[in-house]
Amino acid sequence: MNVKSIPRPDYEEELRKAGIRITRPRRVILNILSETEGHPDALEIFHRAAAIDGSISLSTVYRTMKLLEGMGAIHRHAFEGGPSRFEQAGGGHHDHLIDIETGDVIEFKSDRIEQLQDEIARALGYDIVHHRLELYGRKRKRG
Amino acid sequence: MNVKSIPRPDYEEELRKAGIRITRPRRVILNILSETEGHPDALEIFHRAAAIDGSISLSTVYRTMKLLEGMGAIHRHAFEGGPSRFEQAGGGHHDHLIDIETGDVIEFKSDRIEQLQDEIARALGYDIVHHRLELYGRKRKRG
DNA sequence: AATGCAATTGCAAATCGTTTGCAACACGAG
DNA sequence: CTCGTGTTGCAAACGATTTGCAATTGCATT
Repeated sequence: MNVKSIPRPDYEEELRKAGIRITRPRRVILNILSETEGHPDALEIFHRAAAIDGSISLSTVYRTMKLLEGMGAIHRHAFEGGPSRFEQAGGGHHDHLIDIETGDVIEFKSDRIEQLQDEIARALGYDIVHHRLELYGRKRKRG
Repeated sequence: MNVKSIPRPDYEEELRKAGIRITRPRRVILNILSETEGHPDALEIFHRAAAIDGSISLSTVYRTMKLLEGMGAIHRHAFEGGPSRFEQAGGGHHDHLIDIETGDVIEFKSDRIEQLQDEIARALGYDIVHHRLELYGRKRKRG
């Protein structure tokens, strides 16, 4: 079910196409992102990057994330409580279920819910620009 | 449709019952909350409170909101971008549509969506503890 | 009404996640 | 290889919120 099959995105190519320089720090961060399946926060990315190149700064991680976010290459999620967490774009839209005990994030998608949201917004005289649906729960003990 | 009919809650009574002292700052804040329909943030509450009693501090506003939140008397919402906004509890559960141009918040409720959320969580092996559904949109130009 | 003390306050300083100013530096077009 | 601009690391600034502390106050008690 939750098996992702996102093709490793070629962020470098994307950046180049957008006329943005490929620097050493960016390359390191980009590689980390493309081989990461989960929803890491800036600190996690920074630590992994620092392990590869100790001179990379947290600022640069933040700046790079903001850059990629602006390009639409990644999404930023501000789940309750913690820092922003990032995920590769390109996997198609989905919502999130957060395990409040472990922080694990499970992705899911419901066309029916999306449709209902549209109907509600329409009924209220609005067009949805984007939305946020997060379920916070804990693993059920007995199935 | 969006006509609220929440009876002015008697926060003072609630606090007293919980064995919590009624102080002058708290009384002022409580009154402001009970006569406020919208979703004010701490700063707004602070300003209104300061207009009544200039010695009230922002810290006290935050402390009081946290107290009320802990008692379940109010809810805190961290909408995208801005500071936390508060609303009286007791109006029954609902979700929010945020006008991204004005910041206005419209409440709505969909049993169908709630039900679908439960089904999804269940299918993933989880029990929902709480959830967050926020629609961000702009007013439609032509109906 | 006066007493006593824990709860509460205001203030300033601390916190957390994130952004920014700046001078040094390094891409990559030429 | 040179040059100009984009990027960097650093430290300081940021906005929202919380906290330590000494001074104050509510209120149960006399």
